[in-house]
Amino acid sequence: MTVRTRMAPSPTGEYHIGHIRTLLYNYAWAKNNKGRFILRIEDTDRERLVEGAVDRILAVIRDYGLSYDEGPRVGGPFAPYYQSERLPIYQKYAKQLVDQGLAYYCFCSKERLEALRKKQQAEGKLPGYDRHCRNLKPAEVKHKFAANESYVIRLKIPDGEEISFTDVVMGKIKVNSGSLDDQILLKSDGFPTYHLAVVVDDHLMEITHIIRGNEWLSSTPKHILLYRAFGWEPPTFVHLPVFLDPAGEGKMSKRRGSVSARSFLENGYLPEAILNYLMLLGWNPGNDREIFSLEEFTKTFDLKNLNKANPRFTFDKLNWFNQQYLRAMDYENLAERLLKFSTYNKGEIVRVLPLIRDRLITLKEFDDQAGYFFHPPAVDRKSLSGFKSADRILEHAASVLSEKLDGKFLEEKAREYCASHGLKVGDYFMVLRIAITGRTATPPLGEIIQILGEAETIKRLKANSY
RNA sequence: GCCGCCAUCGUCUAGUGGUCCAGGACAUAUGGUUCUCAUCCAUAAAAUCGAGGGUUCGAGUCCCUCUGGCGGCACCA
Repeated sequence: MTVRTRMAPSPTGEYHIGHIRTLLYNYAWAKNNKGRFILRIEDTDRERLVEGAVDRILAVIRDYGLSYDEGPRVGGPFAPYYQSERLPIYQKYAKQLVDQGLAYYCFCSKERLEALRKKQQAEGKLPGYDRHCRNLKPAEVKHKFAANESYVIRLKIPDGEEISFTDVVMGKIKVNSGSLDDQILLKSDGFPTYHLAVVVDDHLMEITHIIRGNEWLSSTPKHILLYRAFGWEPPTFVHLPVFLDPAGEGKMSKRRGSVSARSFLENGYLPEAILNYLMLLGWNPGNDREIFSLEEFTKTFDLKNLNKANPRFTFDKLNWFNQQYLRAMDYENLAERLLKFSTYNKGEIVRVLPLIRDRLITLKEFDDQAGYFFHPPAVDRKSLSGFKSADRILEHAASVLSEKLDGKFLEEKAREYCASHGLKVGDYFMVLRIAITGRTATPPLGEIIQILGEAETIKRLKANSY
């Protein structure tokens, strides 16, 4: 059987970094098995629908270097891939369950439900639907239909039954049906709830593996019941642990900082580095290897090596991965990526990159670290005057360099000068460094002056002497 | 509150009854290289395997209890 996995985003806001991880695993598992990876848009909540969200989700998936075999734009044999375009399908299946006596029409108003919930809370009972409409007589139902009362369709949850299923990651899960509510399947606006839509679509689209976040684990028994009601074989469930925020205090969320997939890109992280970090958060190859390209990952990825515990998402390791990928990049390609983050042009960037690349953690830092190559720095006079004979050092260096603009030559002369004047070589160069770059930490000066050229170097030395 | 899940260095993790006085990576510290920073190299510190009971000749690995953490309990997904 062909392996078919899916990712089903809701266009209700920004795509989360955790979603990228789930998508990555779905993608990898499909590829690993020479299967198909499907993208389906779950836009059944009209109230939370956000304009343009689908476009942004598709764009960010592409920007991470990921793709899907079937879904929006590309189509596929099970189109449409937007749930909002599949309404008649869900309605048909919901009615089928009603006809079979496995689901029922419920005419309870939102107000009644609200009041019920309040009452239950006040009484200290666990909130839940009281099955008010579960046993309406056919005549009553007919009457309410005739009166045009709005309704939903609810699933009849059996009493006192143990529902169990095996999750690839979590193992055998058992739940008593008593802890489940008579779930709404079809909303009063004719749209399905997640539970109905996901089961129907996963079945119709022949999904073999549901790889999703752990937050879905507790609603899986409802889905199992639905599969059973329809007489369908459930797919394999794979519930991934959730990412905890850097402090480890809870699920990563918007409230706890920037977690949108887009924001990482905007902060100068390379998609391949982020992906690599994500691969290893909750999965391991069974050995000590850490660097994986997307393609290598799809070959190695195995559901067996998934972790159960919720990992903490932190930046230290991500930064390290980003550096590794940055250093592995050639200057031309890196310059291309830098364009979005820099005010300088590609030629300028490529020229200084050999000195800067290995010192970058993210793309964002380039301009800050390389600015002095392109314009004279603002030099704080006080930082220079802290050094003994700063102006004489500058004068000396200027005369040496106008003789010959060469790092080795400068160093030779600097050592001689320092030896005869009782100065430290380190101080000598620090004075030059500050005068030329305005910074105390830079690449080797000998290489910087080669790029700046004689005229500019001497100019900066003179500009900062008395 | 109820239901469910999880638990190895600060962090991500390896570890599926003996080869583990627990291995790797990140982060940290120290030293070396160096005109500074970064890189690179070396070294160090870092987990009585959440706690307590079992089972076993032998437990990080199996069982139970507790504790802690996380997730879920909508006409949201």
